[in-house]
Amino acid sequence: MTLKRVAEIAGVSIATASRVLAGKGGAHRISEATVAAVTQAAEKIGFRHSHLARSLKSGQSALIGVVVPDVSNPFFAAIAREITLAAEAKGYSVLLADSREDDASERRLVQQLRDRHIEGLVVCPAGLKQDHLAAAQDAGLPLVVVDRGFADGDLLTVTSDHAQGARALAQVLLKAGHRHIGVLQGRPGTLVNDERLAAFKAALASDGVRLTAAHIAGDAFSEVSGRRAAATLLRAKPQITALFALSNQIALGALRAAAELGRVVPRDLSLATFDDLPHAEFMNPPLTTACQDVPALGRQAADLLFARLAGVPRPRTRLQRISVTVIERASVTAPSTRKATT
Amino acid sequence: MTLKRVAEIAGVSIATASRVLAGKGGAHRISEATVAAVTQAAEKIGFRHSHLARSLKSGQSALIGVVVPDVSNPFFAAIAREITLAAEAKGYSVLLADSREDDASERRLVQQLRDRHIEGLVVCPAGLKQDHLAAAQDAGLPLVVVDRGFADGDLLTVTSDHAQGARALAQVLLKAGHRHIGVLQGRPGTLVNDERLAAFKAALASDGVRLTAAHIAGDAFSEVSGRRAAATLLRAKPQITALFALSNQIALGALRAAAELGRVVPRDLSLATFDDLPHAEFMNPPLTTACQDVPALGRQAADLLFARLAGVPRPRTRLQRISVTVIERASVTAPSTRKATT
DNA sequence: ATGAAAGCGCTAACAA
DNA sequence: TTGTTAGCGCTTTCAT
Repeated sequence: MTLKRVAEIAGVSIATASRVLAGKGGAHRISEATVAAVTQAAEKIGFRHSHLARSLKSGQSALIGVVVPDVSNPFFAAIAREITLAAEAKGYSVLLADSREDDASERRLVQQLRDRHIEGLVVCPAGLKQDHLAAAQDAGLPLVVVDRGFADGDLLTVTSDHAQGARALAQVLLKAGHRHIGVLQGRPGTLVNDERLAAFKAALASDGVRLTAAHIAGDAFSEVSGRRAAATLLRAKPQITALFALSNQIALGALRAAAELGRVVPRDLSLATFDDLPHAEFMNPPLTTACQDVPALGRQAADLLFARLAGVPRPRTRLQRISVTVIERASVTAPSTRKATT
Repeated sequence: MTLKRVAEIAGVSIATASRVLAGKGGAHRISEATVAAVTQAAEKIGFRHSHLARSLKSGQSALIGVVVPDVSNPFFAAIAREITLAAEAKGYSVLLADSREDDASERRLVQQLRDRHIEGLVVCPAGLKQDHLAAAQDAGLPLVVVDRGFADGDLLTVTSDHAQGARALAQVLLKAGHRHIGVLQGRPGTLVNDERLAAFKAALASDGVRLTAAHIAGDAFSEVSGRRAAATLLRAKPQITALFALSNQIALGALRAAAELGRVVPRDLSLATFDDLPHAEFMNPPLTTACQDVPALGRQAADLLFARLAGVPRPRTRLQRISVTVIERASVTAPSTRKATT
C-alpha cells in the first residue's frame, strides 16, 4: 500500500506517482494516460498517503495537543470538544492528554506531545508552575492556556471574566440582604481562585460587609474540599446565611454538607456558585450561578491557536476574557431569621 | 536537535549516538567515555527522539484513535478519559475525534486516523452502518466498539446490559402500580435502543401490561426528541402515569415537557430513565435510573484493545456486557388518581 | 567498540 | 513529460 507499489503497478516512477496523486498532474503536464494509470493503480490497491512519512518529510505534523486536568469533567470536555471540532475543520488532528490534576503528569505529557511534533498546544494547567509551558513557548511552540491562567508570566491565556462574575454574584447576595457570607474557595494561588475571591471581597467591602479569613475555607476545586469547607464554616459560624462556592464541584460538596447539617437550601442557607454545571436549572434547588461560556472559552482558544498557526501575530493583550452571565435561580433568597442548629 | 547533531558534538557516528541514547551502551560494549560524551552532548542540546522518525522506521506509531459522537457529553467524555488514562499508562498517545453524531464525519475521521497509522481504535458509532468499521477490522486494525454496538456483524463490542437494566426499571414501575406507561425511545434500529425497548416490553408483558406502538415515541437520544416525544405521548394518552426515558438526555427533555404541560414529577407523573447523568441525585426530582457503569465501559474497552495490541486473541463473546445498577430515587411513586389536564 | 550504509514512505530540486 | 536522486531522523544489519 505504498507509493512504490502504486508506481510499480502503473509502470511509472515513484516521483510520477507522487505527483499525480498530489494532484499536480496538470502543473507537470503529465500525460492523461499516465494520470489514469496511476489513479487506477492507487484505486486498485486502496492507496493512502502515509501521514507519517509526509510529516517527516515536510516537517508538518498537522497535529495539535490538548492537555486538560480531567477529560471527564464536563467543563474540560466541552473545551476539548470545541478545540477538536475547530481542529478537524482546519485539517488538524488532536492528541488528547489527561493530566489528572497532576503537575508532574502534565509536564510529562507536554513533553510527550512535543516529541510527537505537535504544531500547537492548548493546555489547562493543573498546577501553579508554568516553567514547562514557558519553555515550550520559548522553543517556538504556539501555545494557548485556557481557563486556568497565571497572574504573571507571558502565556497567552483565555479565561473567564472572573472578577465580573464574582462581583455580580456578590450583588445578588447583598441585594437579598445577606451580611454573613462564607466563601468556599478553590485552590489558593490560582488565578481563577484569587480573582474570584478578590473581586467578591471587594464587592462586599464596598457595601460595608467584611470578609475575614474566618469566613473563607477550602483548598481545592473539588467536591470533597467544598463539602469539608462548608461543614467547617457552618459549624464555626452558624450565623452565616449564604455561601459562595467558587466552582460547581464545590457547590455540590456544599449541598452535601448542608444536607448533613440539616440546613435546607435555600430556606436556611443561600448558595451562589461559579458554574460549569450542565442542567443547573434542574438541580434541587436550581442554583444561582455565574455561568461561564465554556464553549466560547474553547472556541476562542482554538481560534487564537489556529490564527497563530496561520501566521497571525499574537494579540497584544495576554489575558483574553470571556464574559460571564449571572443567572439567578432559587438557591438564593433573603436570609431567614431562624437560628440554625448544628 | 537531531541525532546527527548529537553525534557531531560528541564526535561519534550517528549509529553510536543512537545506540547510547537507546540505552544499548552495555549490550554493544561501548566505552564509558563514548557513552559519557554522547550523553552530555544530548543533554547539552536537549536532544529528544523524533517520534515521527521512529514510527516511520519501526512501523509502530504508539498511537490509538478514539472516536465518539460528542466529546462534551459527560458519558462519552468519561469513556474517552478511561481510554486516555489507560493509553498513557501503556505508553500510547490518543488521537481524539468527534463525529458530531454524524455517520459521514465518522467515516472520514476513521479514515484520517488510519492514515495516521493508529495501532488500535475505539469507536462509539454514530450511525447504523458498520461497513467502514468492519473494513478497518478486516484490514487488521484492532478495533473495539463501545456503548453503541450492532446486533449483527463481527465487531468486538463493550456495552451495558441493557436488557437487565430495562427489566429492573420495568419492575420498579410495575411494583409502584403503574399500568399506563409510555416509553420515550432513542434512535430505533440501534442496539441500545432496541434492546432496552424489547426487554422493557417483555417485562411489562409478563405482568400483563401491554405496550403498544401508541405508547412509544421518540427518534433520537437527545433532549429535543425526549421533549417532543413526551409532549406527544402525554397529550395523546393523558392516562399515562409513568414514562420510561431511554437516556438521560431524553429524560431531561421529558422533564421540560412535563413542566410545560403542568404535570409535576413525580406527583402527576413518574419518570424512570437509563442514565449517564452525573449528579442525578441532586436533580429535582432525584431520578430513578438504571445507572450504567460508564468508567467500566471505557476501562473494559481499553483493556480489550490493549490486550489485543499485546497479542492476546480476541475473546470469544463478541458482546461484552457491563452490568447496570438500578437506583431508586424520588421520581417514581405510586400513580396518582388525579386526572391529568392538558 | 564503532562506523558505514540501507531503508522506512514520501517530496522536490534537478536532469533529461 | 518523466525519472533520478537526495534527504527528512531514526534504527539496525553488516563490516571492521
